[in-house]
Amino acid sequence: MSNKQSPVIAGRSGAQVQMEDVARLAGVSMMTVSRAIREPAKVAAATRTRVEAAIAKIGYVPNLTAGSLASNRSRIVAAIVPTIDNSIFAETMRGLSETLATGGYQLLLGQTGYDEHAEEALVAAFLGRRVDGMVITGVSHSPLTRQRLAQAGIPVVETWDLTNRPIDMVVGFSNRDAGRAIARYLLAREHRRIGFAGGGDDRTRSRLAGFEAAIKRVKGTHFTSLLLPAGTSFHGGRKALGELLAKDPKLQAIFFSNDALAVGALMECRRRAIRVPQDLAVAGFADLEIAAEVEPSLTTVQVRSRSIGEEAGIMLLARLRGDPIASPVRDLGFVVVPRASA
Amino acid sequence: MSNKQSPVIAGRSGAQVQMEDVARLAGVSMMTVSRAIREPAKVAAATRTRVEAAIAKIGYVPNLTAGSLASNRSRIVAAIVPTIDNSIFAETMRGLSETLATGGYQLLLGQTGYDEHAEEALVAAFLGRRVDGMVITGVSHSPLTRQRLAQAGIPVVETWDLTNRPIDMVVGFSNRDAGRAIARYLLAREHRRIGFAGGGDDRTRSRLAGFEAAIKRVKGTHFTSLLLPAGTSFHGGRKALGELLAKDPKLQAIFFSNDALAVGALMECRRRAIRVPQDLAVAGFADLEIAAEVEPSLTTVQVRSRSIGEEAGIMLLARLRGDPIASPVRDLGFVVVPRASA
DNA sequence: GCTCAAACTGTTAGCGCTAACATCAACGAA
DNA sequence: TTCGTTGATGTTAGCGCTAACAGTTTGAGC
Repeated sequence: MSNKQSPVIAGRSGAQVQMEDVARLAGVSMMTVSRAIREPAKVAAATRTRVEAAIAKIGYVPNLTAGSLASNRSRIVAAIVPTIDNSIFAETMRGLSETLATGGYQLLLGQTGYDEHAEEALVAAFLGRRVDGMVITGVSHSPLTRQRLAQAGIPVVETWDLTNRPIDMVVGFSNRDAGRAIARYLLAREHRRIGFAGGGDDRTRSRLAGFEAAIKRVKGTHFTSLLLPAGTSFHGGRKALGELLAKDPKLQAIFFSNDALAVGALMECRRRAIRVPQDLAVAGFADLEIAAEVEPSLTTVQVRSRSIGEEAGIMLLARLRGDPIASPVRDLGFVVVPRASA
Repeated sequence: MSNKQSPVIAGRSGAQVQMEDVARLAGVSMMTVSRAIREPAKVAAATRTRVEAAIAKIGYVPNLTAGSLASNRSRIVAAIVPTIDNSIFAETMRGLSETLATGGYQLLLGQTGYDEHAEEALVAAFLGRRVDGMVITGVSHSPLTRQRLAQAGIPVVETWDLTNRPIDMVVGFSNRDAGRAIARYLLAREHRRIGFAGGGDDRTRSRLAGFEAAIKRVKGTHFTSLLLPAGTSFHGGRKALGELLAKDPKLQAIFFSNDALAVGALMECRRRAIRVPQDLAVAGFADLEIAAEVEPSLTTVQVRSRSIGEEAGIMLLARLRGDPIASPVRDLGFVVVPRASA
C-alpha cells in the first residue's frame, strides 16, 4: 500500500537526483553526462558506459524542463483538433504522434470542442510552453490566432483543408471539391431531389458549398439542406433524417457530412422500413471503419486521415531539421468510394 | 503569403519579448508583472491595468518553461491510454481534460497502442517533463513503471479498473464483476451455450474471468471463447462471429468485450440472416453512443467513461491543492443495459 | 502623533540544464 | 620536429522566470 506517500505539492527542489550527482558518480563533468544522454556518439565508449551505469544506479531522470529552457527547444509539437471523440481526427493524431516520435518529438494535444475561443486560448497556452511546432485543424482561424502563429517563429501546419495562403504550411484536401464530387456521383445516378445534413464547422460548410453548387447547376434538381450543431453524431443523424424527410418527403438521396451521421440515418431508415438505396440513397464522408462494415455498406468519400497526420509530421520534422520543404501546400486528395448505400 | 518566414530552428533566444520588457514598459519590477499574471488579486488595480496594457501592447507571451523550472510546478498532468481511436478512452480523456482545465492544468496525452514497453517509455518521458500528476489506464503495470511512479512523488491515478493496492489512487469499476453481471443476465434469459470474444488487454481478461466463472458455475452450460488482438474493432467483430460459430454452431449468446466488436457482429448477423436476438443473443461492453442507435439496439454494460476522467481529475486537483482524499479507491460501478439484442 | 498590521512592490538568488567556447592529448603529414 | 587537425572533455555564462524575504507605504486605532 503506497498511498500514504505525501507528494511534493510545490516549492523548491525535493532533493531529486540531478545531473551533477551522475557526473560526480561517473567521475566526469556535467557536460559529459549531458552529451552522453543526448549525443552518445560524441562521448568515448568507455566514458559513456560509466555514465550509463551511474544513471542506472541512482535512477536519474533528466529534467527536460531545464533542458528546454537552456536549449530553447522543447522537443514538443502541439496539435489542436475540434475533438477526438469517435472521430476522424483520432487517426490523424495517431499518424502525427507516431511520425513525430521517430524524430524524438512528443505530441501535446488540445481539443477545442469546435469553439473558436477555445482555439485561441490553446494557441496561447501552447506558445507559452514554447512548443517547437504546431499542427492545427482547418484553415479558418481568428485573426489573432493567425497573427500569433505567424509571429511565433515556429513551423505551423494547417490540416484537413487546403488554401493558397497558409499561415505556414497546409496538408489536406479540398473540402469544396469533395462536396462537388459526391454531388456528381449522386447526380450521375439520376437522383434529382437531393438533401444535405452536416455539422456547422468550416470544413463542412465548404463541402456543402461545393455540393450545393454542383447540384444547382443541373436543371430540374431540388435541394434541401440542414445544418446541425458541430460534432453531431449517430443520434443526430437519425434525427436529421426525420427532419430532412419532413422538409421534403420525396427526397431521393442525402449526403451527410460525416459517416457517423450517415450511419445513424441508415439505422433510422431501417426502423422506418425505408429501403436503402432503392427508396433513398445515403452517402457519408470520411470512410470511417464502420462505413464498410455497416449493412448496407455506406457509400462515402474516403480521405486519408492518418496520412494527413503523417505528412504534417514529416513536414514539421523537415523544417525542424532545417531542410527545405518542396511545397508548403500538400494536397492528399480524396476518393469517392461506391458501396451499397448510394 | 507568409510562408517565407524562416523559423527559429534552435539556438539561443530569438529576441522574443520577455517579462523584463513588460516590466520596463509598465514601470514596475519583473516580480510585479509575474504576480499580475499569476495572482492578479495581489497587485493593486491600477498597477495591474498598466501591466496588462503593457502585455497587450508588446504581445508578451509568458515562457511557461522558465516558470516551471523556477517554481518546480509544470501545471501539466499526463495521461496514458492504450489508444484514442474510436474509443471509450476518448471520453475519459475529455472528462479529465475539462476537469483539469478548471484548475489551470493542461493534459499531456500519451498512447501506448496496448504495448507495455511503450507505457514504460511514456512514463519516463513524462516524469522527465516533471508533470505534476499522472493518470494511467489499468492497474497492471511493469514493476519498473510502478516503482518509478511511486517514487516520483506526484499524485497518480490508475483508471478503468479497481485494485486494493493502487500505486496511489484508482478510479474505475470491477471488470471482473462486470463480466459476472452480464453472464448472469444471459443465464437468466435461459441461454446455456454461451460465447465470449474480446481483445487481449488486462481489463478484458478480467471481464472474461468473471464471465467464464459465472457461466461455468451453472450446470449444463457450454462455454466458448476467443481472444483477439487488443484494439480490434468492427471488422474484427464480424470475423470473430464467424470463428465463434465455427467453434460452436449452436451458440445461443455471445458477449463481446467491447461495443465495436458487438456492432460488427450484429452487421455480420444481418448478412448471414441470423436473427438477433431470436437465433443469437449479442451483448457488448461500454455503451458507446452507437449501441443505442444500432438496429437492433445493443444490450451492453454501461460504464461511466466520462466520469472516470472527471473523477480522476477531481482527485488529482485535490491532491495538488494539498486537500485530503476521502478514499484512494473510487468505485464508479457499471450497469447492465437491456436492449433489443439480448 | 505614534504604533502596528495589512497591502503592495522590490531585491536576491537561484531552478537544472546546455550552447559556445576553451583546453588538452593523440596523431599523422610535411 | 613542428604544426594543424581531430576527438574528447571541461569551463563559463546564462536560459526566463519565481520563491522567499525585505522593504515601503498606507491608514486604522488609540
